[in-house]
Amino acid sequence: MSNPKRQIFEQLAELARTLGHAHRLELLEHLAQGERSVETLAALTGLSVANASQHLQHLRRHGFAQTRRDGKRVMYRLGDGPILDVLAAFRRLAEHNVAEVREIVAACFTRLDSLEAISREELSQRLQEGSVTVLDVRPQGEFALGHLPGAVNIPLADLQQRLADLPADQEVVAYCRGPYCVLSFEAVAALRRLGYRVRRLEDGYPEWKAAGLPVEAIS
Amino acid sequence: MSNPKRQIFEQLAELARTLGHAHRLELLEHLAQGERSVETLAALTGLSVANASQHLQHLRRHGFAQTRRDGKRVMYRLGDGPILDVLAAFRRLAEHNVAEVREIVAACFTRLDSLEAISREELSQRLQEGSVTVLDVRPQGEFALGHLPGAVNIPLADLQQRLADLPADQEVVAYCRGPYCVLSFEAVAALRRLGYRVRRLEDGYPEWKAAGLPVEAIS
DNA sequence: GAATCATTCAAGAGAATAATTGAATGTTTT
DNA sequence: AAAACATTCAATTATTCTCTTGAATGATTC
Repeated sequence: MSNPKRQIFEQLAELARTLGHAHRLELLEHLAQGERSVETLAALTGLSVANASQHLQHLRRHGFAQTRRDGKRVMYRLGDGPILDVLAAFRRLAEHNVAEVREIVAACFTRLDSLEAISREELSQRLQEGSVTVLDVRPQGEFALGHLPGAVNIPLADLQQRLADLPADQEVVAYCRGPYCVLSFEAVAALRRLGYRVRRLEDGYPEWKAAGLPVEAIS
Repeated sequence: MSNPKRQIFEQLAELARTLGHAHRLELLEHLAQGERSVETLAALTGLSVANASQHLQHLRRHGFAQTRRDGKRVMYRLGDGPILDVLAAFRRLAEHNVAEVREIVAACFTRLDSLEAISREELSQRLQEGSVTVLDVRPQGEFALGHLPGAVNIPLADLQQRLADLPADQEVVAYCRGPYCVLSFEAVAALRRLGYRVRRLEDGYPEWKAAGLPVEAIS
């Protein structure tokens, strides 16, 4: 009907199309962890460098990513604006409406555990009380780019060998990359079998940071 | 990386692609007003019936719409699930990140007015006090499908002639289809020039209904 | 049951998108 | 300045979307 409304819908549709490819969503998930070079992102996603570059440029053109030159590398980071809110809204819709997603979530993520997830607000408060140990199970590189204050980094693969780094008498809260990242689910399951009192943080590091809560990062 | 995550991203991408066409977004906006036949929706959007039907089926396949047979018509309505939340998140992102959208919004919607918009919560309370007149400026057909409790329906085109239906001593709150619908903006501007105390409701009817607030509809 | 109506289906042309390849650009290092 | 490196660009092909057209389906009305 009206012209300006049409134009806005056209722009919104372009934004939506930008999210309309699994590779770009996966790239966004990695960008949400922190800054990364094209080469790194290509390796993380298994894409060719040229292909990754094109998808990243697509994301950048529409504000989902920003870049910075660092020597001969180009570092991509998440754009600003409420990007994670959009993704979260999509996830909620998918879990509600798309049977396939519900099944995968039910089969892989054992939502029972998720029911015991601790909220950002609760963890934030308990951090101030000092009554909890925070465990970051992401790979070391992602931890280095930024993590929750005081978190202990034990990548999932090293968990068995480094149990000594976890106090047995305090409750542990594990987190990882965010929704659909299984690392923290597996860590919680493994530690529970060993008798630890352990819960999962809802979502993960990017959402914590996006909520404006304090983080520690390399300067 | 992991298989289930890939599958979920693939599904999310499909959802996003479904929103990735201006015609479908426009159809969704109309569906948010209430149930409509294919023919009506085609007329409202200016699409051919076959084309509208295909887009509508696309929306339905992905849960954005549902259907019901009524005689020889097929009535489409908005699917359930947090669809409007996703659209709202998209709008916020676009207004934040997409220069074109910011410009159009600034030029057409005079966000100054929007600053004086009344929230759903406030209107809800004032409705209970009875201290406000609610004005629905949508066309009669959309009003008939559902509207705010006690609202007066004066389509924008008839506003001049039907001023008598508006009490001059009470504050008026106007609303229309939702974001990017200019009807209520224009009504507010027109009534202000005539000396009425009048504000806009934030968003519009679909958002009010989605928030679980009471509505009146034909039975 | 024949005619009518609203919607859907099926096929095809045209446009847009995605992945691959190899060359080009802009940095750093030698 | 030349070589090495990370990224981007450009061209190509394959695939997927979009819209139109005309026929098919399902339901009502005459």
